[in-house]
Amino acid sequence: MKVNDHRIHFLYEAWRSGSMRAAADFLEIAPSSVSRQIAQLETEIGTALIEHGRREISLTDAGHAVIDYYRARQTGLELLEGQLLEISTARTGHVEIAIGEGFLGPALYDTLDHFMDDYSGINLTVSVTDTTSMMRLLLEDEVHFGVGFHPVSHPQIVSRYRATVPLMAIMNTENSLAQRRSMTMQELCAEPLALMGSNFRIRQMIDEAAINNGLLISPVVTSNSIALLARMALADRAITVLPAFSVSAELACGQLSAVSIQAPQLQSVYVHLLARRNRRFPAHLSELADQIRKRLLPSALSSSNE
Amino acid sequence: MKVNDHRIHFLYEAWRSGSMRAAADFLEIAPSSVSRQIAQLETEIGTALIEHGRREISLTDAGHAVIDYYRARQTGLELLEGQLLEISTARTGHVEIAIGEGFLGPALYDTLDHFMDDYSGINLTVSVTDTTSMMRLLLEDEVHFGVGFHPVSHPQIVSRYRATVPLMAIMNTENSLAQRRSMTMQELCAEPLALMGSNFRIRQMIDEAAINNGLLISPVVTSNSIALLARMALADRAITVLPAFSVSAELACGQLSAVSIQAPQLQSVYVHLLARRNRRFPAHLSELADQIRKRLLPSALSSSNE
DNA sequence: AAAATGTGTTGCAAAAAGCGCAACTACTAT
DNA sequence: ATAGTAGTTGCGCTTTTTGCAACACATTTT
Repeated sequence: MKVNDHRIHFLYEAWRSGSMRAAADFLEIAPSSVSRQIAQLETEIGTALIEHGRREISLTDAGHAVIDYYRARQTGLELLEGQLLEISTARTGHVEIAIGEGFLGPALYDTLDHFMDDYSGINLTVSVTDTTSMMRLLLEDEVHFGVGFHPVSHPQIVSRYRATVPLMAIMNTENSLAQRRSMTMQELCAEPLALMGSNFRIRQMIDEAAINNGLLISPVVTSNSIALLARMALADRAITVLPAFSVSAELACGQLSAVSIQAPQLQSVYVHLLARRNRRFPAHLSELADQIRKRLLPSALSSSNE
Repeated sequence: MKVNDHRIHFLYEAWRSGSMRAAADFLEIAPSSVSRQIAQLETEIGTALIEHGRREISLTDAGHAVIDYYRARQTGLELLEGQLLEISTARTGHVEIAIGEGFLGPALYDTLDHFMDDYSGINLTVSVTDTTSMMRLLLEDEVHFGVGFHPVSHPQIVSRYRATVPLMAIMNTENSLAQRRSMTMQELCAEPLALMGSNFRIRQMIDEAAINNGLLISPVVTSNSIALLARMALADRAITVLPAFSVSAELACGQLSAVSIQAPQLQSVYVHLLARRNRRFPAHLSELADQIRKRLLPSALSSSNE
């Protein structure tokens, strides 16, 4: 059954005003239009909606049912308008981002806190993932952007910002190497190591640096949890390799120390804000991306591609 | 804010089908139309509804809100269709009638019972009124029709059917006059009378008949309740004047007797099914009117006017 | 009872909205 | 890179809607 909303609107106004002419006046339209639209609606529905052959409008039972529907629809519409207003002022919406686990920490928490305060009502989803999962999430449009170490290049994924984040050897302050300003890959490999699994880009880069020096990495502990790796370093059972900010809290209070590693691959590690190609961010999204850039990637550069 | 339903429909189908072309195919329409309608909707609303610049359709938050609205509207529409179907098959609706009190009785009850069985779901309102109230109800379209003794003529009220219903002197079977075949107005006026109030047409006709005979009516009991009048007759405290069917039950079981009155005005009393001029009854209404005609007005004639 | 007033309705031409076709740009995949 | 398929846009055509005016009718007033 075809029910044209436009026609129901005329019927409603005619009923509300009491006569077609009054409705026509109110709608700034010719009375004939009102009459015809109502008549048309009646033939489409197949039932009389108003009591014809009278001076003024009075509805049949079917007519009452129709305007009841119309009024329900109207309230639904007002609801929609409210939602659209909220969305347009960015007071609601979805933001879904993926973050490499190395970025969990006070800086991220602060950033998210500020964002959620500014855009209360925004539904925020943060997936903490490894590199391969982030690729999948980005490619399948399940997240708006991701923050991670640059993965293998893919034509559909581009970097919006990047920042140098050297990987450091993280160890207990009591460790014999803790006071050194830097150390070599050989020295590193001689120590017991706690590293991430091979599907993390951090680990892949460490492996690469080791191979370039003809060395072999054989960590005593492998984990996908930064917290666990830090715990190993804290207990001085192993040295781990991470960006400094991943353990900034422990570094600040002097429990852990970070020592630079003499390997070009580990010095020129970039962190990227990654997104799918040709995606344009709505206002609140670019706002969040910007805040993340400022607080998590303080040395960030705009990188238009790759 | 203007939200054209037609456009939302296209948006919905595009979303459901996954692409505009698929939607266009489904709707048997050109893809360009879909694109344009969605674009138009976006400019009217003032927000992007789909993520443009992609191969396939994916909705923005605003788009999701819109199709949520559309789906709610759709269920409302299905509800409406159900209601209209019920109404068209006359399984629901309103019937409002006015009835002179003289008609309350088994015949009316039976008629209404049958009608309500045949049209279960119909909302039936029966107003029991005096003549002047019935006039008002009819004139203000508050009832569909009325059954009563013909009131003072009014240009806006016409009679659909009429039937002769002579007014009889109703008295206890034990009354000395009860075995008479008829009686005169003089004899009637000599008895203690229990009659309706002056705003009932029955009473007006009795008064008229008395005046024509140079008599004066002074009832010992006046009431607007037929039941009370019958009670007076039953107790043999008075004689009352009513149509026979008003007390058919008591007549049938021999408690009361009805005696004809020799007065032309009271012999040619008509009962009418009254309605406002130029009102056409829907199916269930004329059905009820017809049933009332057959059962309450067995000697009915079609009376096209007045 | 008849005229007057305001109602809904209908015919026809003008205006507006929607549509299809075809060419175009752009995203995605091989 | 290249082909294929998606959305978009310009233009002419069709369908729908509108306005004006005249009409038919209900209701009120005289």
